[in-house]
Amino acid sequence: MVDYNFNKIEKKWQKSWETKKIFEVGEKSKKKKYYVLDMFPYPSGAGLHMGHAFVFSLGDIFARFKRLQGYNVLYPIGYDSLGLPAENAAIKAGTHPKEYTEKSIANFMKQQKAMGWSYDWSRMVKTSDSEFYKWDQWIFLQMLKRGIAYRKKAPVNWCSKCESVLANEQVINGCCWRHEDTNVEIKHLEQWFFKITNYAEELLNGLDKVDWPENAKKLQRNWIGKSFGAEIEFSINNKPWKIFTTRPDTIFGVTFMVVSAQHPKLMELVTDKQKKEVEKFLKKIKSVSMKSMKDVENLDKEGVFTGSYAVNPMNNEKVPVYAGNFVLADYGSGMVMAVPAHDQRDFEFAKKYKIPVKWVVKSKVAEYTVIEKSLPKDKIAKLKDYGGISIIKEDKDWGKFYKVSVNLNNEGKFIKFLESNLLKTSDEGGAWYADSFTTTRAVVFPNKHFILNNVNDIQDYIKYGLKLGIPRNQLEVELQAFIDYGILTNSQGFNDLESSEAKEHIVKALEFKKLGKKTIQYKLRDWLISRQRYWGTPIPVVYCDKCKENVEKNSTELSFYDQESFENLKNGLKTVETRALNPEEKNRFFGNTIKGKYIKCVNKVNGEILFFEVVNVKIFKKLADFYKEKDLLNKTFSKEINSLSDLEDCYKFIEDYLDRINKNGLISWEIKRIIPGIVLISESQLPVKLPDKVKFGEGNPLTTNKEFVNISCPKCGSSAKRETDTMDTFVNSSWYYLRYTDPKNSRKIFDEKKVFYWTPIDQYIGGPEHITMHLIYIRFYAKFLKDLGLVKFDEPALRYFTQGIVHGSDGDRMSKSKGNVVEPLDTIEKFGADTLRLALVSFASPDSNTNWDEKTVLGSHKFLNKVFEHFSNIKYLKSSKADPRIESKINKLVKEVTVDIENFKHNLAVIKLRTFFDFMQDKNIDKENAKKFIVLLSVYCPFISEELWEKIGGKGFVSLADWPKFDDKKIDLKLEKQEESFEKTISDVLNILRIIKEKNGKDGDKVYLYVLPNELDIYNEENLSRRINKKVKVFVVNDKNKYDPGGKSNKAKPGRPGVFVE
RNA sequence: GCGGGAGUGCCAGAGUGGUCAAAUGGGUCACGUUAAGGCCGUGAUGGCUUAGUGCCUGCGAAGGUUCAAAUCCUUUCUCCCGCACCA
Repeated sequence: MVDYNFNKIEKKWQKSWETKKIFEVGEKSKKKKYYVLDMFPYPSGAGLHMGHAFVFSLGDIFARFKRLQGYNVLYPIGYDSLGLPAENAAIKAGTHPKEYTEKSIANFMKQQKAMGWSYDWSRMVKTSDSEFYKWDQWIFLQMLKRGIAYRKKAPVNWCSKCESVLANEQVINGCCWRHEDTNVEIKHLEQWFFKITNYAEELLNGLDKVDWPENAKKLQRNWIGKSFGAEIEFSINNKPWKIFTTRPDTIFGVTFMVVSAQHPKLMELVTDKQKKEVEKFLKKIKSVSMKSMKDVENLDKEGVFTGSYAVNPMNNEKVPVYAGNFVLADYGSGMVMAVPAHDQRDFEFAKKYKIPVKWVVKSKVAEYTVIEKSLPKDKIAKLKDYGGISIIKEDKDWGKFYKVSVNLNNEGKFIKFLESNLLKTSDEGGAWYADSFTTTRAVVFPNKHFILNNVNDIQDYIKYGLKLGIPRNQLEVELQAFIDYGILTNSQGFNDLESSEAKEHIVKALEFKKLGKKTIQYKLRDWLISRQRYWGTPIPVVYCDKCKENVEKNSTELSFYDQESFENLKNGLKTVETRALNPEEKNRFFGNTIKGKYIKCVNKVNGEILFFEVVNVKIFKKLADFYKEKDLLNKTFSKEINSLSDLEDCYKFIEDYLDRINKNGLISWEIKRIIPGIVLISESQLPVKLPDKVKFGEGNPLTTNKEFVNISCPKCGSSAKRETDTMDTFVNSSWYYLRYTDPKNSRKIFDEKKVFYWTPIDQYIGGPEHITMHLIYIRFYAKFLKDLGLVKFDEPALRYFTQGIVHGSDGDRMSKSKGNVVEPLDTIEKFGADTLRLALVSFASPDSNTNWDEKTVLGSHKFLNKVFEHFSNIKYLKSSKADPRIESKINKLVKEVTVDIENFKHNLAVIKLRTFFDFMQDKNIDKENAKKFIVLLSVYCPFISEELWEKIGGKGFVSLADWPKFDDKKIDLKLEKQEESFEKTISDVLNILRIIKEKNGKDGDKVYLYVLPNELDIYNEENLSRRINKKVKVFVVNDKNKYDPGGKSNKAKPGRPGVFVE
């Protein structure tokens, strides 16, 4: 027996690949590029876990596959080495995060190499490397200049003992993770945000262009959460207040308003009389928000009357305004119109505070619950004449409870039917309960006639039901809001319209009154990137009080009454304003500001203030000069004004304006959004490095480091303080794939040519947990960088594959506390990396969750043992030409395996490889075809394949060989069929032998086969004898000299020979 | 509550209209090999039946569409995952 020394083999090839650098790639290849990317790991001290082993193996298999197919494959790796866990682990271990991280990375690399993953190691990046995060800072500055990065107040978790902000996962049961007795407070602090919502629509549309799993796309769409609705103005104390609703069709049902308790302008609504009440309420809420998340989830809808009334723009009704804890301050406008009849939350609120409920949408069907006992038996069947019927439940006293959905047209008839057929068991007569106002649901009681129209009726209903002995849980008494679409009622001129139609009409009516408009809302929020932590990318800005003073003193104030222009400025859509040099036109936007001065833009509508710095002011005598300078001459523009260039182009269409320019020339401002007092570190000063010497345990280690914090302002030179927040680590992973294309560039973020050549990612592989976070961010970054002109693609990852999770053998997530963790390294030591790789893809389809199974590992190992042994003793056929069966099989194998790998169906591909190997073992094949098998195997088990490749005399490395081609013509289905017949015959014979033995207690000795003349070549005596392990003699049926004492030759059918055993 | 996904033989897990009693691996059993065990090899593994056959039951449950359903539709139950008061 030959010893499969996987240990020696794997070390040998690992070294060989590394010294020959066979996986390093460049841009100067004639091959087509292909970019395969694994999500880079966070290097934890624990080393690789099974999930890593799995997902990276999937990536490696795909990269190897594409490489063999002849692509120039970029398959890089790096480390997402900044982050909270490293900091925490380091604190725990008493080391510096840097040291901890470096150690972890070294450990990772060793293990990754042992797994045989074919990375181009020359392109490795680490996000903790200042040469990497330098470019994070650079992008940040670009975002800041364009208004994509901004600051605003946001609630954070604050531990007073740590004097630090905590991440959500550091809050345990409402307390600090390190101070279990300290309640975490919610503080509102100034935080940095990225304006990802600017790209909401693009992010949504881009999903149509990518080849991702449908569920991943759905998840993202849901996350972005686009909804159409209306913005409606309610007048409160003669001031307009906008609200957003998706149900304008229910506007006639508004009976109160609720403003978020966190609304910044809440107090404006509170009357003096109610002030105390409201303040009391706010205090109460605050204490609740400090409890655990679970309590918040089960929070009751609570509120307090503000004392103000709002006027409904449709019917001019006055409704009270409440402050409530269930309204989100940062979604929509922080205030809702409450329609208790048609919204469950509003309904509960109304019930609690006894606010009237007004029903304005009728269901299209009425639902009745009919109790079997209440109707004569023969009438029950009749129920279905009135609509759909189904059984809800069965009760031993009351019989079945039927749900009857009655079409509204039929309702009258149905009620008559009920009335005339109810059992009359008492003087009160038969009974039925018609519906509540909401669900039009009814229960038919045996003895009483019941119609419920309001909340009070319910009490009677329950009492009666209980009196009858119906268990309380079977009394469907809880009134609920009717939230479905239906037919409008109680809605003045809009009655009898269908909800969706009514929506349109009502919005139009509001638009006509200028009190509302159709709008779009997104659930997506801006991305909070501030982390009050050490081990992250420092945010490259400085706070300078002097500069702040300077800006405020030297700025020209401009007032905006036009919301849209203001929003455009705010969103950074417009960075240049031009205007003709016309003295009549005063201060249209920027006025007579000059370079180095500042503009303070005040939104008179909502009081918001923005600051801009004038970067450049130029005067052009002719419009043509301006175009030339801006390089706009040969551009074509859309007429929609979305950007600066559109705006400039737009002026061409205004003849009058053009005329004025021709007379007077044109002035152009280049402006930059600034936040007073915030000074950018200049690009040449990057990176802002993390200081090495820091103290942990006393708040943010950066804040306590005086050398880091204190700095002279880069702009004015006076003493200033650095920003001590660091960036969320998702920032690093949002563009790392671009850096791989040019990882060592110190001049630029990356070389355009290199990026254009390699990107976008052709195949991205990662876990399902990243769909809503990382994969949104990476797409957002791509879109921003495209706007900068740094990349050319819309979507960073064309194809995405989500792998499943490898669970422990007990089906639970692998975790130390459960003791079901299997370390990849242990398995490699015991069985080799090839075995582990093979086993990982054999468990199940890679996109479903799988359970670790030691048996599968053993099975895989057995297989590789067999393969190794077989190739050690193999005798090759000279050529396959003599046997078309081999040709047929190998071509079919190549064809199917290629498709399977392309679709990540590795479990199926492996089965096919194994089946083919069984065939190979049974029947020697020629060298060329054996080579093909090795190439196919090499994507899964590269080490053993290299060894076998060398043995068989293959050229170079199997890792760089050619993926075999297949020829459809050589796949011979007839041969396959014949083989099936052969197998079936063997099975038949064995079956007969078994039965004989069971019956007679002795074995048959000799087997005679009677085959049809044209099938003789299928049945080779030698092969048959070997498989059956008995002497087999084959006769043709019409052979006159055949030995056939049983007359079995008569039984021969096509594909199924006669059999005789003696 | 909303959204997504899944339920297949002893187990894991393929299969998404006929070629399906259902791939493959594991387990179990039998036989071979062996002094024996292991390894290895061969076969069996829903029920009944039979010298290689035939029939029945069957892919969570109940209905339905179809000449034909594990596969399509409806209802329902169970489990897993994600999001959580999104107006």
